[in-house]
Amino acid sequence: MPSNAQTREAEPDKPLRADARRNRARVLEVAHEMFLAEGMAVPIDAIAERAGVGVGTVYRHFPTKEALFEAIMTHRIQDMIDEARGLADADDPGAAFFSYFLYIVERTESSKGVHEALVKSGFQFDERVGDLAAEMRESLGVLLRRAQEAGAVRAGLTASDVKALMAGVTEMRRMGGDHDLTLAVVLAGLRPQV
Amino acid sequence: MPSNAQTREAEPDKPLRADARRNRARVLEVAHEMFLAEGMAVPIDAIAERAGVGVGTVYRHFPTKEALFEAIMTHRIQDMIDEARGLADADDPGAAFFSYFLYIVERTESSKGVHEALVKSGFQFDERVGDLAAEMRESLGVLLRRAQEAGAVRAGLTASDVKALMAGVTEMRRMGGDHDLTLAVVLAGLRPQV
DNA sequence: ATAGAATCGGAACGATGGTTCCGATTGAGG
DNA sequence: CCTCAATCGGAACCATCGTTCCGATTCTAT
Repeated sequence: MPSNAQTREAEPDKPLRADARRNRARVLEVAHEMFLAEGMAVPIDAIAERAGVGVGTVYRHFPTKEALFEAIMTHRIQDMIDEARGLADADDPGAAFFSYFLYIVERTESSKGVHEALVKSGFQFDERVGDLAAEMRESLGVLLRRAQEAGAVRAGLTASDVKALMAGVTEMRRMGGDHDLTLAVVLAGLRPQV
Repeated sequence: MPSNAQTREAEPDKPLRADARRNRARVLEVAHEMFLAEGMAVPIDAIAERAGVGVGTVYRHFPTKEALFEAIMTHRIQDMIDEARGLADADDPGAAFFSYFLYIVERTESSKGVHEALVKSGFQFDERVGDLAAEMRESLGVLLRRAQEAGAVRAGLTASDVKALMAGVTEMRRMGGDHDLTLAVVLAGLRPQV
């Protein structure tokens, strides 16, 4: 029984057939777009149709809907981690921290999918993506610590707290109100208090 | 309280039969509990079973699942409005406002149902509960305005902004981190800035 | 006690959506 | 070209749920 799952993208690279590779890319592209906009609620059939393939093709590349979602969001979150690392030794630690905070919020605000990834399964990913959670917490922690030492951010806060604050801000944006104002409230609260 | 039409006929109250009244109360009780804990995701069958009745009985009292959810949440939100009105002429406007903010957050934090009611359909209820949205915004607006005039809350914020901030804080609590700390960040940001 | 109406319970229906299966199709080596 | 295994498409399967229906049951007025 040829039941080996090509879902493992980390193991031995098997050369996919040309059409298979093309379809896989197309599915990823479409799923990325739709998941970001609508979240996990998007039916697989919709993704398949929009990608011009059958559902069977989707399932040959990803064993489950959740796996597809995860494949995309993992990549997305890796970007966020990279961004944090890029700012890790900036000249102005305070500016770097707030810049990153803004980056995350903007990256997430109009994307129901990312929000779900960060809140539901994500950010503190439990199982196979546990590494990402650790990396995220660590890289964010570096930015935070430096900013605190520079006196730009209130002491006592941990990376987990900041993570929660970020999720809270994206929720605020989803709710309404003046986005700049509500963000300003949180940013002000992040500063050291008198 | 000129709202009506939860049940089928919006006619004069016809006396329900004894068992019918008992069942209706039991359904409301159970649904309240389960909706608060799990949100709209709870299947009607689960509510019926836990209430010891058939699904038919549930549907005889509430035309739709959403109607049942709404009946409960409407009541819950009415409580919140009443609380705001009770604080409307407190001696210390600043304390009243922050007290209310805290009240809402606590009322919502461990309740996926209320959160959904406030975010998804709610807070800015569209159709038949539009009145509630207006009442909420108005009663919250009074607290806010008085607190701003007393110099306890940053100027420029509107009731909608505060509403978004409340939703954001409940989201933070759902995420993790130190609840007191993240709340403190937002409360600090709400104060007038130097 | 009895009948008629109100109410009940839960099987059945229909819609949705994830996942599997398999005959048809197609790419690539010979 | 030709062949055959990889790949494809999408019908079919299954599980979940909201909602409806109707024969059975229970209440209440007489």
